Amino acid sequence: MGRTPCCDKNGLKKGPWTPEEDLKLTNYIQSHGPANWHTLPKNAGLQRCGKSCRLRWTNYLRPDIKRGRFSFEEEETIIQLHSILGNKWSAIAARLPGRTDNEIKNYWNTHIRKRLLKNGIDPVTHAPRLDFLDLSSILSSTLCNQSLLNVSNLLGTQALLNPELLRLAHTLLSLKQENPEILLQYLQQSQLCDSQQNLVPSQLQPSQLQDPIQSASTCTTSTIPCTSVLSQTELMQAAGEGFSSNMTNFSYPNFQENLTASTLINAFVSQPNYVHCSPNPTVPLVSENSNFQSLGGSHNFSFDSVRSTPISSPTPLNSSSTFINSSSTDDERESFSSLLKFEIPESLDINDFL
DNA sequence: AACTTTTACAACCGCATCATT
DNA sequence: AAATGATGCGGTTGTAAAAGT
Repeated sequence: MGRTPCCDKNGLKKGPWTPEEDLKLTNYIQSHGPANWHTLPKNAGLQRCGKSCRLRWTNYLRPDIKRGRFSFEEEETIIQLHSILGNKWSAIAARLPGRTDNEIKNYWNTHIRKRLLKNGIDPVTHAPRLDFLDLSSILSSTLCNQSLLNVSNLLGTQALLNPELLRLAHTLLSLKQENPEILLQYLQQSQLCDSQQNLVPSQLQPSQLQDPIQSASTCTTSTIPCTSVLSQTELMQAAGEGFSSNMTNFSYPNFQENLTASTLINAFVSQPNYVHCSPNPTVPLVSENSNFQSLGGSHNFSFDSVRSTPISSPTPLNSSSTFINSSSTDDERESFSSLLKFEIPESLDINDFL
């Protein structure tokens, strides 16, 4: 079945394409179509292998390729799709008209990946990663300024998209109320240990953290998904392609079984971009697309947990309105993320989510 | 201004898959 | 069924440009 690479043949040019070569290739394909890459270079008068010609055409010369910076919506779409599909660049590219898999792959590796890492998100699993953050500075700041962790403030400034994180917020809040010394002790230990992952004080058991839903209504500040870059249908479709091989990528730690202080704190402090914003604070918190179901594990997989990717766009992909124009910088995007938040109405029963 | 380092991206390579013989 | 060829895909590399010293 094996075959020798076509580029091994002698006399074939490699490396960057010249304008003349581009012109030859473009002219040939425009008059003959992009068929039979094997014979194309010879017919077009190019000293290139067919593979090289195909790549040049599909990644650069194709007339329908959209050049230039990725828009905010495109970037969000990539992140969301990557959380579902993984490194299936061609599948991702299929949902981004005008963008090639190579371009998306490069953009991921040079921009998005770094930004996720910077924000404490594992670019592979899309889960929070404690070891990517300077946890000590965050925690010390919190401890210095307040006697106890102010969960409400955290929720307000680092708004949460993920219902699972909302659950975490609730749990942490409950812990704060019921066992403040334990929480404080853990925070202090975490500070000392400087962002080492999986550090969990022995006295802090999951049973202590799992809790009491009755105080949930006291948690009145948060964010919840209200819009999405991709429609649920689109994501479902994408999920269908990636589910089998990437199921583990979807889930945050199983909170029912594996809830630890580490994951709690981790989720809290490393979610600066898990923001779902609405330009209109009065927008109902639970959209019709929201689907807060049991979070117990993959069997009870909720689609919104899949959608819980960093910084979701306030506008749908196909929306004619653009919330942030494509020239926005990374910094602008990040600062934007922290600007918009809204309150959960008192009447909203958070228990429904949990 | 010169040099070094970092960034961005085009292009290559090897493997997988599918179609054809 | 096996061999071969064509194409697609994802990881990696090479290099020009930009940024930093």
